[in-house]
Amino acid sequence: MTRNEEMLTASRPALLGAAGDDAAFRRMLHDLLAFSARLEQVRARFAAFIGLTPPQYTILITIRHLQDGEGVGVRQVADHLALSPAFVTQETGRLVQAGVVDKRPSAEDRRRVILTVTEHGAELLRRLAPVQREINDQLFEPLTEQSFGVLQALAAELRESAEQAVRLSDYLIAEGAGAGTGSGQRSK
Amino acid sequence: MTRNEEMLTASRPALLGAAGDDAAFRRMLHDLLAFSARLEQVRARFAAFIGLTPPQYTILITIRHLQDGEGVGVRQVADHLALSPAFVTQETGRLVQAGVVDKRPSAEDRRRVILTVTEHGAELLRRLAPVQREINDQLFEPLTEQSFGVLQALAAELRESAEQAVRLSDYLIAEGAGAGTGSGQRSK
DNA sequence: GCGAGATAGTTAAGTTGTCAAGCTATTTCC
DNA sequence: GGAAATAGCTTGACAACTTAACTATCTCGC
Repeated sequence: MTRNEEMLTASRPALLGAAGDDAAFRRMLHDLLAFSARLEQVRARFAAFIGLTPPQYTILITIRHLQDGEGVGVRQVADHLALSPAFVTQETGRLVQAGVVDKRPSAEDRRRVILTVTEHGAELLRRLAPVQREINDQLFEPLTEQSFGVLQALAAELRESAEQAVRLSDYLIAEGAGAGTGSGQRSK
Repeated sequence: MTRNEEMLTASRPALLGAAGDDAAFRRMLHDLLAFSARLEQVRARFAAFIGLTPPQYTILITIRHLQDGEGVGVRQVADHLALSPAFVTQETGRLVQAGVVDKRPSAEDRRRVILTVTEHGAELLRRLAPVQREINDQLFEPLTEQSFGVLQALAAELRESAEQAVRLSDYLIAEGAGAGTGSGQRSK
């Protein structure tokens, strides 16, 4: 196996195998990809259960997650989910229509809007809980107390490093730079 | 804190906190959600770099991942990514057009089709590697050799348990069962 | 204290991702 | 040898999501 260093998709030693290869790393990426696709499927089922579309459900639980005490704004929700503010506006509109979210202008900053989950929204999520419990148990069935601890801490860290990574990729892969079929590259 | 057991979204002890609460578990779910949204953003940048759309890129690397020795079929790719075969057919068609994937009928089973990455496709991915390396290092910056080991093994297991979980959710959330807005809603 | 930018959100119009349904060709297996 | 299962393809139709252009408010440097 003439392993070519130039082809590695990661270089940190912690991510490479004994032979300096990235096979395990790649496999992990594909596993994570498949896993998150399944998570999304499950979320779609949850959404259906309470009569929402998948993005609506995702936005609803995000609002609840971020609303601590005071409410949360459109932009914060959009950032957290990596969605455009326009889309979040549109979908929260529907959530308000459905009576599961309340939207009111902020008192201090009148450009802003405060999103909170209504009692009705909370009630729907409460009804979902029993089903969720059963499915989540299955979803994370391989986790032990130990590995849950690791994963739980890691998830928080990875969220942040991934945010950085997106910024880095925007910098490295600027509009037009690329290895496209033939044409030369230009930086912005 | 009158923690109500009925509202928990997980019940396995390994997933609950000292107080029997699911706060950490929920936080983890939101972190994973945000993380995978960022992963998707990064994939979109990778795709752009080699002149493909995000789903095309994802399908391309999945074909490469699964093609070991012999090629891989449409259905296997669809299953791995939780996409419909119809969509995979359509997008692989475009990948063939773009010259990055080869599609030929299987010799043994003439219903089937064998997908492989062409030399040109491999070359594009090779050109992407240096960028990928830098971004992946940032993406997984918090990982140590230890935690990489844990995560790597976990990802493989979670992929399977999640597959089970999707089946379970299909069973539990059958067409029409639900906590919709009051009325028992009939779907078409 | 005042105009130039930045920031929050909305609206409308468009693009892209994705699927369901219906079809053909093959294989399986009773 | 035929019914049922399986692999893939085609077409239409939506749902998900974005970009661009706009309004309203806020923040500062000067």
